[in-house]
Amino acid sequence: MNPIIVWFRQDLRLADNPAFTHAAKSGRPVICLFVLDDGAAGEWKWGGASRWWLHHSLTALNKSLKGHLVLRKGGAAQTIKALMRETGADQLVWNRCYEPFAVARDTGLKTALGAAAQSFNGALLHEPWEIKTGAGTPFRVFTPFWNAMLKRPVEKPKPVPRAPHFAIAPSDSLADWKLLPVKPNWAHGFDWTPGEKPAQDALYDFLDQVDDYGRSRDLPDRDGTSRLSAHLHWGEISPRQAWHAVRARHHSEGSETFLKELGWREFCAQLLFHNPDLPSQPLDRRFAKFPWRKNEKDFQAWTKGRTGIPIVDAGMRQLWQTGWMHNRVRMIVASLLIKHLGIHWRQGEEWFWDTLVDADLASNSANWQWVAGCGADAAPFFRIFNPVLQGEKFDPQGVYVRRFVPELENCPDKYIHKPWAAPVSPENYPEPIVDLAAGRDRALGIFRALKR
DNA sequence: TGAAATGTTGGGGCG
DNA sequence: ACGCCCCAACATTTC
Repeated sequence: MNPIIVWFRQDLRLADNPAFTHAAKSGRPVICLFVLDDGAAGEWKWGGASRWWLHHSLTALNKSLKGHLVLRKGGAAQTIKALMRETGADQLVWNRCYEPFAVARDTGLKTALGAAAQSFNGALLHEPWEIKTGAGTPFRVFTPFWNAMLKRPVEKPKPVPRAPHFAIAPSDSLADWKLLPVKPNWAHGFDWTPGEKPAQDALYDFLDQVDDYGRSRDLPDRDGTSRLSAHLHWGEISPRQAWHAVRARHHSEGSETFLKELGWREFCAQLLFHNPDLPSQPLDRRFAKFPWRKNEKDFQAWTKGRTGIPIVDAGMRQLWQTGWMHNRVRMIVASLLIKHLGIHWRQGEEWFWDTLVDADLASNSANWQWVAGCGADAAPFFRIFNPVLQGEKFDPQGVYVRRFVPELENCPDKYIHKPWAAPVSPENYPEPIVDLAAGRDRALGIFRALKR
């Protein structure tokens, strides 16, 4: 029998993997393939932190496959066709991705291969085209989307299939792909363990505290969030697995809030699917003429965590050091960049794309637009976070700030979120690069002028 | 998944 | 006892 190829992409797991299960049950020899296809994504090829994660996740997947993962680099279509000729494989399966460039590439491949190619849903609870308004159009407001989504059953996850017979094919060496940073190794502080097993562990650790999620997810010094984002992005765990694991044992306010976050993930995915230019163009076209302020110095201070505003600097340093930032703090740093500094949300979006291990095109662009006020169901532009109040509310003792901004170690609690007001100003810590009241007024002024 | 400005209410001090 | 003022506490409006 001719071999069947499983083309792994953002589904780096064996459990609840419809494409892999299909191949394993076909009785054919199976070739497990991953293609590094940087050309297809254009400006959105994997960023640095994503590459770090990918390296380790592929290592873990290869181990689960007993060393049978085949790595190839190049344009996916040509690479796959060449592998089919080389091995005599005449079937190809994959789980769908929904980024515009992925859809275009995969549609082309399916047209070329006809019945030899088959795709499955491994990444979403529901297909982006399934959930529609009464008028048959995609939702642009979350709550009605969520209500419509709840009416549909979520498929049960599939178990790991019995191990297939693997066909042999030559593979690139992962080391040659140079996905890991060297000189400097800026990822030395990453405290993540990519892979399917660690993803499962993270889910079950989180389930023990999911009932508290509603309250503790907003406190950045705690591990109150699920920390599943990167595992979900790379498909080391499926949203179906998470959904049913929660639903099986929990019916609390916290568990429902968490499920709603999975709903936001779906909402973002369908927004990108139906609006291919979401990463670059404001959904609300009135924002196309917004007079963004270009200031490289301020932007650099923001990226480096040297704005002089403690909660913002703590967040940006957490991002750089660990490849991740707490969700509450993501909203605060984004609001400061867009509103107080007046810098285009796309600059923040690109920085996050490069530095987040969970960088996901749909979630990243939809949420930057949400903060900017130009997205779907977005926070109104005049909703401006005051980083001092946010810090005092969600990090009252300054535990989070002190963890990432050691210059403030000895700053009294009273001034930890506004050290400029302290009688003794802390050493080596910058003065704020923006006056918060003036920045807010400036943003509101521009917004008012634009509305007229 | 805001913050600040403005408005309203009611208790207490005090002449 | 009464009116007046102050101001905290809460509610509403505005951005």
